[in-house]
Amino acid sequence: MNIFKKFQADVIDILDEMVKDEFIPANLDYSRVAVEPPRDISHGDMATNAALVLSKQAKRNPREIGEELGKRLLANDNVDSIDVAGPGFVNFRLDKNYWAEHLKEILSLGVNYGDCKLGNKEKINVEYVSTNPTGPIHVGHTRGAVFGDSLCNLLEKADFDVTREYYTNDGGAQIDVLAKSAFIRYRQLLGEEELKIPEGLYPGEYLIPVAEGLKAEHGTKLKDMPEEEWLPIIRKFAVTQMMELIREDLKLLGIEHDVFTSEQKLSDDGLVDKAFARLTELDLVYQGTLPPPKSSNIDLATWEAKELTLLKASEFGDDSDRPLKKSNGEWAYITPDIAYHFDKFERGYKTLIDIVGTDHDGWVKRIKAGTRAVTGDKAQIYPIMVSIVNLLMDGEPYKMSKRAGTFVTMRDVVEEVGAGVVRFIMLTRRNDQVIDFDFKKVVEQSKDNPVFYVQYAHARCCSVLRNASEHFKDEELQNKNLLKANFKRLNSEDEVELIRLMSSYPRLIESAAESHEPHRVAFYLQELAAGLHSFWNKGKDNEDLRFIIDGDNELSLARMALVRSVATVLSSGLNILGVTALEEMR
RNA sequence: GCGCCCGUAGCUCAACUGGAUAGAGUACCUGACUACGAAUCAGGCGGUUGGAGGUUCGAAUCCUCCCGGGCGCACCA
Repeated sequence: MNIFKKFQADVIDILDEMVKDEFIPANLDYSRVAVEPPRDISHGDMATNAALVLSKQAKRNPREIGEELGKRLLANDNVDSIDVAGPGFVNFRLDKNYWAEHLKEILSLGVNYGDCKLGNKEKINVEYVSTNPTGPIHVGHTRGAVFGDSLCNLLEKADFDVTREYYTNDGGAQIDVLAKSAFIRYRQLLGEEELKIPEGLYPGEYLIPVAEGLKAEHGTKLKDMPEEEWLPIIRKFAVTQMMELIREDLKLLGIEHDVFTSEQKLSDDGLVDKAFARLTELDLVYQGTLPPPKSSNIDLATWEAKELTLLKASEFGDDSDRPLKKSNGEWAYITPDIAYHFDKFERGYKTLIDIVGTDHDGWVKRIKAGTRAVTGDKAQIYPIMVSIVNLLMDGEPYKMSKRAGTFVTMRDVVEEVGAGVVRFIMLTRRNDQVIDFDFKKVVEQSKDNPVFYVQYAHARCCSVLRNASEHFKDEELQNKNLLKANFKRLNSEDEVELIRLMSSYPRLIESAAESHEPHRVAFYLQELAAGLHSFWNKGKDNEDLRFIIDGDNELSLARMALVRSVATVLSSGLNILGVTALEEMR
């Protein structure tokens, strides 16, 4: 459990008593009363801002409230000492045994330590990756993929019922381009070697296996068909192949989606019509014209106002109304997307998370407005925009383009530097920070990469436990036996420090999940790893601080409990990031 | 022109969402391997949080205006 929450509840109980004793008035707003670790550890184990938050409402000097609160807090058995500091912070220290006892919780919960009830089993849909099925996954999509996947892990740990979803854009014109490109490869395969790939089609060699597949399934007969006959066949075939490719690519990073939703199928099943009907029913659709575009990269001379079918998007926070149908009667691009989000809502998700790149900024506003409109504002949509990754090669921009066929795939990068490194780097920043990803540096400096630092700490724990098996029987080192260790022996400042750090893990998980910020886990892990490394090195100077003390099995066993706990928390955090914890370094 | 995001130590990034003396890594300087794994540790150097106002007990965080950078702004997908 989150011990900070426990003490927050204790503080609020005390505040209630103070109300009863008429020290402060009743009906104060406690919502901002927090119990947190102080920024500076020398201030104490925990701090509450209660006096500061309440002073204005209570019309009382914050220090007075603080002094009184502190006095009453001291009566708590677990509280060792208190100190009212600065403008009215109440700092308090906990009994050392309280900390040591906390290890029991880690050991008994194991990998479930840090779980919290934030989500309360709420169904939540996270859509991520969703790249067009026109080729392998580009490295530019890696960040969104990794971010989405780790966010899902985090949300699951926070008790959300998470669905990992991939939206397959298999309905648009880009699939015609894909099919036509595959058709050229097919003809080349059938002997037209000198046939060039025309400008505007995909030249990538990944379409050669598709051509081979077409030949295996259809022989040469596609070649003599008119385009309107082969196009749908090859579209379908190529999309299936591309999705397979994409799934394999994603697996390299340990990513697997639960649900793949096809745009084509959505439309075939009439769901776009349904969403449109729904919007019409809500009286949000009308015929009209839009003002000229404001973008400077559009030639206004060629632009003309036409009557379109429009959505009253501006009533839902968009800058202007948006077309649902083009002037030729076809759906505008956003309409199937609105239908898709409506479909998710109808499937029972009230919270929809979309992980997209910042280049989808314009799209986000539209889909937000569209989703609010079609669901009658009953769905919470959280678009999370992941900033771009600048690819560099030794400091120089690394240019690539799908059309030119020179792009670097995600696979290239993962095979070069490893899934763990890629994931950790991408997650050791806030999502709205731009990342410079330099291939040369990542490979060269892989030894200095923070992921190794954390891995090393985990491997050290494992190493200690391996060595311990010479002193203890295997069953003595099992968690349920370690629970019986005498935790009171863990009373050095360094040990308490480590336990303190671990005890803040549940709190971290909760806040990271709530704010959708997996990067916090990465930073936490580095901190915990540092704690472990530091304690380890103290054992060199001071033999009393070694993990295994000859002739003192009681202390050794207690320390094994400590080490096992550290390993558990490290491994739990790495799991969220999707990085496998290593038992030894090579 | 408009919208969104970013600007924090030489460099790469944090800062628990308004908390106390803004922290890590890296680089640089000093020190620790007869080792429970030195891919590690201990210490030092390094800041007007882009700038100017404002809000309040309290601002890197919120508001306004500038400066600089990124991304976007079509019936394209």
